[in-house]
Amino acid sequence: MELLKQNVAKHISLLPDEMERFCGPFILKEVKKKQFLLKAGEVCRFEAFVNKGCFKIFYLDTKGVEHILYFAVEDWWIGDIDSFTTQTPAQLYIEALEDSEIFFISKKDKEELYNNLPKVEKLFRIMGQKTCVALQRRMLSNLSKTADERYIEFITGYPKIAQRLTNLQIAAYLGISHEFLSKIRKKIAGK
Amino acid sequence: MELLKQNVAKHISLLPDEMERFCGPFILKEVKKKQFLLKAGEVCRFEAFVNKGCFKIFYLDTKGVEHILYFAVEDWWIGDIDSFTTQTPAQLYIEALEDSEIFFISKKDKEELYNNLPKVEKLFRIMGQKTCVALQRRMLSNLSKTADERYIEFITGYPKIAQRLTNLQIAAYLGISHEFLSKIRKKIAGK
DNA sequence: TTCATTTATTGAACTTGTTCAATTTTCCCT
DNA sequence: AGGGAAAATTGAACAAGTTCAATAAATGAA
Repeated sequence: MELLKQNVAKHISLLPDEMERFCGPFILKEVKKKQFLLKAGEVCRFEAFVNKGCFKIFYLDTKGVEHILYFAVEDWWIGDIDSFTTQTPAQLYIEALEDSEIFFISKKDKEELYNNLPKVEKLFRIMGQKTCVALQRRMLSNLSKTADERYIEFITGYPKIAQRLTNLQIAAYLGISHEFLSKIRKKIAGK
Repeated sequence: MELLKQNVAKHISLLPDEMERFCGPFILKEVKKKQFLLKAGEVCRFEAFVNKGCFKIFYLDTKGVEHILYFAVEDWWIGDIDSFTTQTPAQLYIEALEDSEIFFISKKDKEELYNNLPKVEKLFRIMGQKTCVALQRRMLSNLSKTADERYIEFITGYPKIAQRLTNLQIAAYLGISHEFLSKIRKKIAGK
């Protein structure tokens, strides 16, 4: 559980005893490639920390087109915060893109952590702030930049993640067709 | 400070004494129309609760085009969470669209609240979650819907706010030119 | 290794949204 | 109430991105 502990320590400082109590309710799970952790319509009763592997968190629109909200690799958290907090049916899918390992925590156990270990409130308050910042930046990037610029921003900002993804997946994240992404790549390569 | 107290009570329950201690550091400020609370380049040293009026929180891109991240009316919070938490120069502007009233709290006072009143961690943890949910929904809406659909979604989802805004502002929020918004409105009207 | 499936590329026609410029309408301001 | 500025509308030409269809390349399972 070293990676999880390091992740927590980035945001708050816990005593050794507190860290053990924090880690207690997390369960290691293996998730095979193409396996779903969540499908739209289900209620999300968990959150998880990615210890190994890669996931996509996406939305299927009314025409069946996939739109990727984010990719989660090692050291990222996954879950549908909307469904999880309100316990209503999810609109999102979470699918493993590689054979992966996660530390899984149930809604119930997470609530107990909040009650028993007050610093956990601070931890998730800070993590929530960082998520907001990331979403805001992505929103502004989508509002103000062309597809070419967003593609370059993505592959230079997250080169290691980009390498692990197909262009279909990157296009679904950037909000463009994969054919158009292919043309962008050609244009860039010719420079 | 009734509106602020009601807003807090929506998320957590505080004893009367705690509520008073929470409200203590907030200062009522009047903000005239067209006045800026924050400009890009400045460090955001405050957060505020809108008691009356309306604000736009926006980004100016490299070409000088304005992109609106959100509008804040009565019962909303404002601030640049990115600049505020990291104390680095803001990329955002916050400008009053009407004569307004806010309850203002400094970075320093907010940190003291976190230390002296542990429930405040929970309050802002929950508010952060809701902000994430809203940003996620907007992101997915922008990825999956046409400008027409987003316009209808906005004016039906926030009819009271929409009434108070110009079409220039709505276009800058939807991520389209105001000329195109004008054409969308014409098309819709002719139904 | 092979065969089937998925992914990537390309071109042509099309749709969505932009830009620029001109005109009209609305809104302030004193 | 009048005049000036900002906002809204409209049209025409243009650019960005999509769709469809066909082909090539890469991947993966038996």
